[in-house]
Amino acid sequence: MKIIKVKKGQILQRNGDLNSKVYQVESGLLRSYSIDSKGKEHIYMFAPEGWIITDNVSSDVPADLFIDVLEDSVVIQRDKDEIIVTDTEKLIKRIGVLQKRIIMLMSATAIERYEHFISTYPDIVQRVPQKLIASYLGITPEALSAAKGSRARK
Amino acid sequence: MKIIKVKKGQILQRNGDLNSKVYQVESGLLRSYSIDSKGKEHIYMFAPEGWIITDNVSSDVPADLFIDVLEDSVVIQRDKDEIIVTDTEKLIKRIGVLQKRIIMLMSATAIERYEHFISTYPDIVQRVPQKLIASYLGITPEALSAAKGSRARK
DNA sequence: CAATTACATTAATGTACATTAAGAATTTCT
DNA sequence: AGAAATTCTTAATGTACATTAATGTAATTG
Repeated sequence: MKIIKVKKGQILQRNGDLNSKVYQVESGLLRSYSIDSKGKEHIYMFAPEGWIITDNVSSDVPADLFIDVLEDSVVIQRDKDEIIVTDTEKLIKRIGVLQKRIIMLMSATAIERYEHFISTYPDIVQRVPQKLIASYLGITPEALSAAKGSRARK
Repeated sequence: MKIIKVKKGQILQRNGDLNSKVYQVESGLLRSYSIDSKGKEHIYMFAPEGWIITDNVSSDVPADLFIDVLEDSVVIQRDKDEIIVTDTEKLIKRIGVLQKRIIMLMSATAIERYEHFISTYPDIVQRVPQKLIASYLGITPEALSAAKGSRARK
């Protein structure tokens, strides 16, 4: 267990690393994302204060995700094996969030995804550039800009 | 706790129901799915023997998902509150699976998703019609048929 | 086992979003 | 504050997949 201060832009974990760490955000903002075969980034999650972020593949397998720092942050870094999860309640909640996200990705349009996002994470919207939100929603920044435009126009 | 025999086509849970149940599949095959605003089905998961299937929204909220029966099955039905999850390991694994699925939905083409599916769930492919696999992958049956065609042709 | 119903394939047309590119606005840095 | 870099917007063009529809094939059921 180690408390570390990290700076915006710093990369805590790279795709392919042995991923043995779990990060608990005390203050600031982290994100995890993947990079696909065409070099495009896809944000998997944002982690503001109070959140836990890690790569949920088993710890003996190379990481799928990158984890980096969006705002100067203080995080508690722990080894996966030194963690005993007591709060299964929280895990089940997270599964619920992922379930919603999957349904969303399969059925919702660009605008619908955006509206759902701002109502679910209003604070994040203020804190990160729009193109990162687009990346989380699974659309391009241009498409998001256009969607917002057509929404305002009515 | 109740052991029940269910027949193909039977619906165990509907969208909007108070969803207080968890189903453990002893034999057979269940699935969960949502229906979007345009009436389209989107399969969230398949649950063959040994799997647990439920709607992961909190039990005091109406269900997002339908759960129904794809093959005559024997399932153990439990109330959510009578369950104490001991195997957090399993929950974390499931989060890992959902993570992969989300990345997949955001970055992979129709064929890539299909290939990933058949290598991950080779048995399911044999047991359900292709249109259900398409629904799980987030594409139409027509698109899947076309993707398979162009793949074979090289 | 004939009749019905469900499923798969193919092809034509449509559409939401991607891509590319360029200029405007905002933020960051020295 | 001013320069540089990043981000946002707009518009033209492209593309993967959706939709619709028709035909063929396999699976169910009476």
